[in-house]
Amino acid sequence: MIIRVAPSLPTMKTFLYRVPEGWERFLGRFTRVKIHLSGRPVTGFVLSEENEQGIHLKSIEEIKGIEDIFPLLDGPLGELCLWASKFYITPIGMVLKFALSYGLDVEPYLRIRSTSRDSLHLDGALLSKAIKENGREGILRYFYDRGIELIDIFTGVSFLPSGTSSEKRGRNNKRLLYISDFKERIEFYAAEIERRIGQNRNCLLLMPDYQGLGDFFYNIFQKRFKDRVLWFGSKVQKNKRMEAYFKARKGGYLIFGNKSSVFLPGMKEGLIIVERPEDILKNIEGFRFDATKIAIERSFLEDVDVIFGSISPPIDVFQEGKEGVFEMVDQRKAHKKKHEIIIDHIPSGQRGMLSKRIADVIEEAIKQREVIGIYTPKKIYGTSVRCILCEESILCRGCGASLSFNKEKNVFFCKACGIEFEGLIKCPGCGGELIYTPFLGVESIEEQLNSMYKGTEVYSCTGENLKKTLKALQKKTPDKGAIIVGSQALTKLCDVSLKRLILIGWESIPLFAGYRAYERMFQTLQNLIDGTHPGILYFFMEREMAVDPFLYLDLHSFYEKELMRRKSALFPPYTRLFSIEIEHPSERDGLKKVERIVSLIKDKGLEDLLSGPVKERYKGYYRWRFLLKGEVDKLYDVFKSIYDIKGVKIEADPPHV
DNA sequence: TGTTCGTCCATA
DNA sequence: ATGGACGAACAT
Repeated sequence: MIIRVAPSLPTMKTFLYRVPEGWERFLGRFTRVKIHLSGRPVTGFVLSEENEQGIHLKSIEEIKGIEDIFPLLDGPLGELCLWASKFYITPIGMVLKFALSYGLDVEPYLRIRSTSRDSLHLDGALLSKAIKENGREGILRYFYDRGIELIDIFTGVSFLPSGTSSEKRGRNNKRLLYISDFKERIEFYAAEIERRIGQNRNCLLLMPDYQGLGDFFYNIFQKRFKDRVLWFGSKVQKNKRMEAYFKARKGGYLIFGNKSSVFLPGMKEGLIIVERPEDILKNIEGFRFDATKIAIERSFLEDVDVIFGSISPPIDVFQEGKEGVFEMVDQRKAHKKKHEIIIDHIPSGQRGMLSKRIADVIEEAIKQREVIGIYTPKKIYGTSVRCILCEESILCRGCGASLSFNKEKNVFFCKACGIEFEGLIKCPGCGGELIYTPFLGVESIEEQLNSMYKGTEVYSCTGENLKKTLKALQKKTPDKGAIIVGSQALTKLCDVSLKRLILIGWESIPLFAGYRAYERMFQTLQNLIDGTHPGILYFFMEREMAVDPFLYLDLHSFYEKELMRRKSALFPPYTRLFSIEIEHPSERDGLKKVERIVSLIKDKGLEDLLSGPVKERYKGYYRWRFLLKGEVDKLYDVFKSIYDIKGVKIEADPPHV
């Protein structure tokens, strides 16, 4: 038998191998096999059986071994991986490797139960040990001849392929977008979870597992569902994770996980909850994907319901709600409560410090012993490069940090990611002269507060210290006033009540958030309000009425307007975006590569979808970046043909362009 | 003409 | 991913 195998390597190529006599029945779609490629051992996945007649290759090697008893990703989950491979232009071998990564090593957790007389000598042995002693082939033969069963050590349940190929598919599943405040969401989830657990079904709760937010949620539900709650994060100890893996197969649990757990098996008739889908981070190791997209697709391929809960959902999910892919329920209560809103600006002479008017507000709050918050999108104090005419900051396209200037080389560069921007001597927006001004960040505000208001408690809240801050806030003396200063991490506060919330420079988010800028502004504001329900909201902007905050307070009108803007400029959700990055140390050779790629795109008649390239310097390298707008079906062949070119990176749905 | 270093290429 | 082929740049 000849099989096609996808190696778990970053290549779109697949390879043919011969299967040793007698092994045929041990192999199915996506069985992991050991192969040799360029004479070196590599793990691959069986894709299909090939017709031996049509094959003229003289040098087909045999596979070197079988790595699992049966395919660990099968049925609808296998379909999901195939879909993701295409949707994200990632070789199927890489997707499968990633999707399995959490539960790769099942054999040390399985015990053999003999079910026939001639396998009695294996009874009770650990599978990994038995394989070491008897060879894998022998054990496989017992398993496929029904001489043994495999029992995991946590549940006592028989370990079998989970795929239930094509019985009930997801067309009738529930996909619900639940728009509501934090407290409502928790109650709603709890009710859904309770019902499912009662029916011995699983719930998977996906959330951004960073900055201590995961622990916060875990504690809430752990109190309620006790030993029915399992942690499946990457930080969890290996045997704890394996315990969750096997218990999930049994059913009746609430499993907490981050983005990689969307591929967890055992979710049949279960529920996937995505809390704050707008904050779910994209995975970056090897296989880049957005877990919310995978969750949605999973509900189409498998018998699984999906609930997205948020106060400010991703705009593409809102759009899907309008199209009927999602049922949309709006249960917000708190937004009907009116906040007082005060809009002001910071005079240009007072930009590097807390302006007089901001200080007035703070002093009033201190006098009243209030707990108040200050939000600023910038973490650190620094000097920004600005344009003298339009006053826009010049920021790094890659990471959004403000640019620094190297006088000797006459080049702007980003300290954070090393990109140099050539020929930038005038403002890219309006052509004005560039000047330098200090800006306010969490650090500098904290410093100034500490020196201006000695004796007042000041807490800083950034990505790095959120966990500590949350703990400190719990211990804080209740009737004493305090000031919490924070960046984006301030949106992670869930049950803090603030009398006043001061936003400094909130309107400058667009400078580094690309086409999703307004959406991010909206989501930041809404999550801040949801987490801290302030009595008075202050907007201190760098220019008078730079933005009208009232446009960002009504969910429906904001999304309608933003969708119209996206539609007319052709941006997601009305098209998909892809970036192609070409990196090369020499400019001449790099340009050759760029031309090669452009001509490949032109050959397919797709040049209309192409924009760029934009040239950048990056740590001594030259880098070119293209953007392509269009659907995968149209673009897949081109992507496949350029994927294997060295130094070329394709990114699907790049977040800030 | 030999040596070293870095880029390209194919993997069954 | 990665080892070997290949070719440019350098030294002898």
